Amino acid sequence: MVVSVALDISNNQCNRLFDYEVTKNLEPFVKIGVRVFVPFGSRSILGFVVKIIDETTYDKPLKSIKELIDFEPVLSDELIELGLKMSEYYFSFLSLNYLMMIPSSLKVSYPKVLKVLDESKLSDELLKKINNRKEVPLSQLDEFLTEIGHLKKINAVSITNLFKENGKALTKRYVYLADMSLGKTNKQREILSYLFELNDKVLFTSLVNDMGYSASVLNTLNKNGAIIIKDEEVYRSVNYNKINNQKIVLNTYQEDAFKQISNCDKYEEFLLHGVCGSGKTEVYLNLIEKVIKDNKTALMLVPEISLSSQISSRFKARFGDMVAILHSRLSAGEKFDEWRRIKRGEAKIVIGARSALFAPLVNLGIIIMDEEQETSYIQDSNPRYDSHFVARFRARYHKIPLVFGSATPSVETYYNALNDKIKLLEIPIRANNTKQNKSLVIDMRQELRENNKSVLSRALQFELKKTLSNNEQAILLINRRGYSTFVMCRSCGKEIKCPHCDVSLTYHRYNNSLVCHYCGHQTPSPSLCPTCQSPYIRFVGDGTQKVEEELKYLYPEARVLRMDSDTTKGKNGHNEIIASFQEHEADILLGTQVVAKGLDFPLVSLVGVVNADLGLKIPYYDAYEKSFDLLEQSSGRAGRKDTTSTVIIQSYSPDNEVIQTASCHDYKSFYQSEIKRRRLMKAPPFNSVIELVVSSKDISQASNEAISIVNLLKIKLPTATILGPVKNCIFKIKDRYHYQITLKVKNGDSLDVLSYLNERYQVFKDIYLSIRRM
DNA sequence: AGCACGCCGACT
DNA sequence: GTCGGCGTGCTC
Repeated sequence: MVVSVALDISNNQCNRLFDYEVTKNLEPFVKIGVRVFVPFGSRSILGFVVKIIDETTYDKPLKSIKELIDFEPVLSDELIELGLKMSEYYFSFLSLNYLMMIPSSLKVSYPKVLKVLDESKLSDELLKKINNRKEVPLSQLDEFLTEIGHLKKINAVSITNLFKENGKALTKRYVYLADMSLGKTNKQREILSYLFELNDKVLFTSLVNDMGYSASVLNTLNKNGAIIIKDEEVYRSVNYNKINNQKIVLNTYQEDAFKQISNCDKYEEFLLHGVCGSGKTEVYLNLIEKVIKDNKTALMLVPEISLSSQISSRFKARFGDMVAILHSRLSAGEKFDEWRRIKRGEAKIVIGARSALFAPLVNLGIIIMDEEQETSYIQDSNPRYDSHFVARFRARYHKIPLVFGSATPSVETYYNALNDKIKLLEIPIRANNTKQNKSLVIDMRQELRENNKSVLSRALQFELKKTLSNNEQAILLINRRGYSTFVMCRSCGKEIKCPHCDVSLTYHRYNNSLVCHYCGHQTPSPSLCPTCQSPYIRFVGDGTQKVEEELKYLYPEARVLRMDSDTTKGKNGHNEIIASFQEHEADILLGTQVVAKGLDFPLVSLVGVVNADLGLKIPYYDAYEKSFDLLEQSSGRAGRKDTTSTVIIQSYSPDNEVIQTASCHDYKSFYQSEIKRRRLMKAPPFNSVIELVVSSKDISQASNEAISIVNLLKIKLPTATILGPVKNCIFKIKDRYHYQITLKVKNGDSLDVLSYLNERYQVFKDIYLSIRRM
């Protein structure tokens, strides 16, 4: 038996499958998706069994699997296949895809240990430190490293990689002695007497791997009743608070959406488009209930931010212990427990952020992605993926409906809905029949002309005063996507940059230092400008502080809560602030994007967007879409109850179509103007955007290589739009020079040339190519 | 990645 | 002469 294994190594050259022989005794247990421990070069590392094959194409003799870690696969065939697809589509490392899919407790580390072979060669100090231990972690022997180097050369010690599981394995298979007298052969009696002498249960793996007994002997003994083989695991149960469940009668729109989706028994995509408060969640609850009745399981994705709040409690109220909730605030142990509850089929409903997509659910009946347009559905760091892609894979695999829900769908999803790729279901009214007021747009240029130099317009000041005197709450939003705090010299106008990278250093207040975002370079914050020695350097902040000062000055009696990266430092900082605001411990909540997302504050009657334009200026194709979404979401924060509420949008370009359509909550008009821009820009949904970055320490090598790649792309992809090569926006990172090529390809075009390039550049030492699908 | 192997400068 | 620096190449 031969298996192809994905190795736990994140490296271009090892990003492929390696074949291993399976010894006879392990054969019955090796399945797709189990973790194995394999020899690789002079080391031993973790791998995932991806394929079981008849014979290898490798021309040298194969090595054998050293140890089997799982008796039950940690990854299903489905997830193994998904990993392969993701790695092909996103040009990412296969092993990282698999590691991302399992709880961190099932990952391993490789601590090095020292074993003594010839004591007489060791120094007294070292011997004392080792203190007769058989294996000593190398990490405890820092001060002896030079000596150990010598000892290793003369074979007085050996250094080996231990293989350490971070948590408990999924199951441990144990062997118990049942009846001594049933041993028939010599081998059988040998095992039985060993068990008898030990007088304890024994790990199945130790009998097979360490003592060399074949599994078939043990199986025979088990069949004859001489021993008992049992899979055991320890696990804590997670307790949930039970909340009363209120079932709400669906209105006709909700009912229609429910019927259409629940009647679907194949892979099909739906877009549930309903304004804020239109009762989409109630539709989800009913859909999931139906799926559970049909004895299937359900996966519900929500943006990370809303998990802390209401949605999860509503689901727990309705479905109780059947719900597993996965979010980033769980400890590793808690995540592992939830994961196992899902794996064993105890939890049939999974609610979670993006990473919950990989929940080990079998027999899926529906996938729901709420607030489908949220950027948190895209994982930006390696391995990069878009939840839409993964959700589509899983829904197609299980032949089930995939439901996207949103008040402001992404342009791409809405385009697909209008073109019959996704079935559009609309809920045009709010469930409680309240109506959404038009937002008030304030022209900040006019304010300045009329000599109001404050960042707060007169209208906003007036409304704030009114809100405070009514003892109600207000939210002020600062749109600062892509901004950071950096240091600028007012004399020479230069900002302080990283000596290795071409970026401004970010100011960290807590230790008064400057840090490079890209390479981690850190330096104390200077008091003189390094370029011109002027003492007039200042911190260009994000504006929250300035607004806060202004509020304090204008309304000294108001209690202001600030929510930004500085005040949400602690693990729970963010939640605490929200809870405190909900308890009306503050009158004004001031913050960035996060305050706009999906939170429910019934006492809020005023929402002010301090600078609506900033997000529009960012040079990404989706800048308008994101701004519209933000404005629409923030206005949704006002008037969650029946009180008449006000939304004020301050802008220096009040005629911009985003500001205009968002102030009327007119998604369709926004979409119509936006889709025209996208077509002109050859942006999604009309084209896919792929970025290639070529880098080298040698500036001309990087540029030459980029040019030759562009030339190749021009031949292989004649219909594509190819931009560049241009210097990357951060040209120099860690002393390497970066050139970027942007590729806009028609959906469905063959990208074989990219796979080819990806493979070809793996062999080069000093020149890297990274391919990112946007 | 990480480890072995191998080819050059600085030292007993 | 040898130690040990890091560039190079390979791992089923």
